[in-house]
Amino acid sequence: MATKRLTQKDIARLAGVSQATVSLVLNGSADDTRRIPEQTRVRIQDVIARTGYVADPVARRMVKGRNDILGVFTYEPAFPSAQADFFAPFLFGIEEAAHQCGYDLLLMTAAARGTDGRKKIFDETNRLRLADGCLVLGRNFDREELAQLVEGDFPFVAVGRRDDVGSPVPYVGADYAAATGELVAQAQAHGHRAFAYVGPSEGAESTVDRWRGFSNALQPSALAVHWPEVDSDPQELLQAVRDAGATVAFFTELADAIPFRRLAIAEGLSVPGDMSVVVLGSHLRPGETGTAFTTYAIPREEMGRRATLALVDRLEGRAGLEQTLLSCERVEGETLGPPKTNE
Amino acid sequence: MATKRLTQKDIARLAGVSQATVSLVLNGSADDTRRIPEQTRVRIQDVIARTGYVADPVARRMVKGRNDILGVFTYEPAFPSAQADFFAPFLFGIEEAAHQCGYDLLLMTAAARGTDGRKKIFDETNRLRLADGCLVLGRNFDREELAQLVEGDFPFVAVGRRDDVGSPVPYVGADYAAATGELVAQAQAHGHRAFAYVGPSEGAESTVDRWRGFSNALQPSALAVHWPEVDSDPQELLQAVRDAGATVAFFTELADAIPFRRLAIAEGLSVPGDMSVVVLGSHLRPGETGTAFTTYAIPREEMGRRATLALVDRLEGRAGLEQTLLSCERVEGETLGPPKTNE
DNA sequence: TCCATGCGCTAATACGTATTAGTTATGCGT
DNA sequence: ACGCATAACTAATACGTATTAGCGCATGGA
Repeated sequence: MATKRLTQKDIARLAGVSQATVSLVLNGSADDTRRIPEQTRVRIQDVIARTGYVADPVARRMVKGRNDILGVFTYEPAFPSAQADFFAPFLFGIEEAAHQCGYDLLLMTAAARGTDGRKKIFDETNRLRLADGCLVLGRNFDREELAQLVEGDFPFVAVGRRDDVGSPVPYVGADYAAATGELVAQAQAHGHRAFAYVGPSEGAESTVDRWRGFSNALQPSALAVHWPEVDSDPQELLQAVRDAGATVAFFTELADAIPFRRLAIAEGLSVPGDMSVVVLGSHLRPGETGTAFTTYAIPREEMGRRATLALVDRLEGRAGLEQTLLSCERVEGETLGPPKTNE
Repeated sequence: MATKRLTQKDIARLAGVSQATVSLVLNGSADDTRRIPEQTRVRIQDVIARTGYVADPVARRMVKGRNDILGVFTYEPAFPSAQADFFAPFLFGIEEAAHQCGYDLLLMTAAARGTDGRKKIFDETNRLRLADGCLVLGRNFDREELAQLVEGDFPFVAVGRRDDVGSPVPYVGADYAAATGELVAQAQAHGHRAFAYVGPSEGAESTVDRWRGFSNALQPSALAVHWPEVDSDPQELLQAVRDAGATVAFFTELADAIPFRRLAIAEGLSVPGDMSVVVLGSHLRPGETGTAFTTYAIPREEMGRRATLALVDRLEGRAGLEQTLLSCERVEGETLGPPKTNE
């Protein structure tokens, strides 16, 4: 029977006590509880068991100010299949850690969009504060919103490095710069002297970090060509790279590397002999592309896990603002090797 | 500066009005709002904008009784990688539909465990009612808990068919029985006359449905062997199937079919010539196993999507209890064919 | 006999918002 | 000058729980 929802008042009436007593039986301190005689306690527990009453978590949260829920905020919808391979690993890690710590997850991917069409955290329908704290996820996090978040009293941790916005932003990220630098060093060790970089050098932090790692590891003269556009015509791109005399191409996007390699081979080049291809962090499952690209693995699950733990530490007063970079494991692959010497 | 959280009272004080007025400006009906002069409204809006105030969703929910959040309850943790391929598609569908309808998702996989070690919905830390309604997910849903849920006034929809528990359970499931029946028919059309069934016939609804579809489509005499154990020794299993003279084996678990086929081939049998193998619904990505098994695809995303829409319909008073079975698309594969005639 | 003590409970309040039923001031008509 | 309508608000309350202060009663000691 879909009757009205039970409240403590109902339980109290049925047990012949006051609402306060019911509440005390449910969550009084040891002191309080001991002051309620066995008999009364049992009577109340009986009614509760019989009726299947459970306390309303909303009311509870109003009073206690917390409810063991972690919000997960993303700009881009996290799940739609196109994004799934990218986001899912973060969520796996987050869920695992949250579960471990006894928290539930509130997924907020549906916030309203502002007049500029961007999703906003601080809008009137914001449900963020239902949670005790939140994790923020997504590549293109709005700077202003982030600043507002930092400014406010709402605890959060970003998954992925974020630049300071006035104050430092707590995060657990991946060390793209170091990982990229290592790949550059490896290519240099193989004897490469002319590099191509395909992908932007500005924008999101992750983009900047890759570029920084790349250019810091390289003597400037070794950069044969920087092709900032993404998803451009492979033909045109390959032409430019060959014209520049580059023997290795670094890609920020796997989606660009795949047709590039295919076309190179179609044009009679050997990979990696004539043209090495390096991808800067992939999110496709190995084997799914048919090619084992040389790259590094972004520890997405671990990032999620660690960010969650950092947030919980903050919530439970065990730690302050944390900024951590996890290292990326190199994936050897088969697309980076010594250049053929045609001299 | 982590100051105290702003409330409407603060805004009211700053704007020189009462809390009620602030609330009216924020969400008064058109009537109410028109009665507040432009000047006052602007003054209040200014303060709100300046301070970045947002209403506390918890308090809001207390009053309004809803907050556009859908709970997703699973017994098994949904994300840990082992389960990921199974659960993720449901969540993709759910998230997509929820997003579309303007709902956020509360993932509850962390509920406490009862004394029997099982997770419970109705325990004292239950956060279910934070949401407006919920979706329940998972193979081994506790009958008693489900009954309690049906009995209560909390709206929910199950993903996957559920038996009645006193009253009917609203669900959106997949029609395993029909899909299984079709595969049996196809095998029969190929000329198979002796069938093996590897997997249980009792337990969760999905298990029962498969078995029902199987045995309904088959004349009883054609069942050469029913091997109810899962994950048993392939050697022993293959022996039993061959001894029984079966020419086709139906598996409820892909994990059983893989070593079975491998062993059969190792022993010189051709698949499907000497031994056909059919899998009853798979959750691995095609190609990942290296073999294209004949099976059917469980429309997991669609199930999630439809269940979510059904729940939202219920919440918004557009529909009542719904019980829907979606059909599963056949995956031809290469492991079912006509048996070699050795006569 | 009277006060102190402890027991077993309850009244009252806070949490932050939405909403309804007013209340005060102002203008208008007569 | 008086009532009456209307504009522009506000006071009060409800939502369901946790928590604190405290009340009435019985008992014990002086």
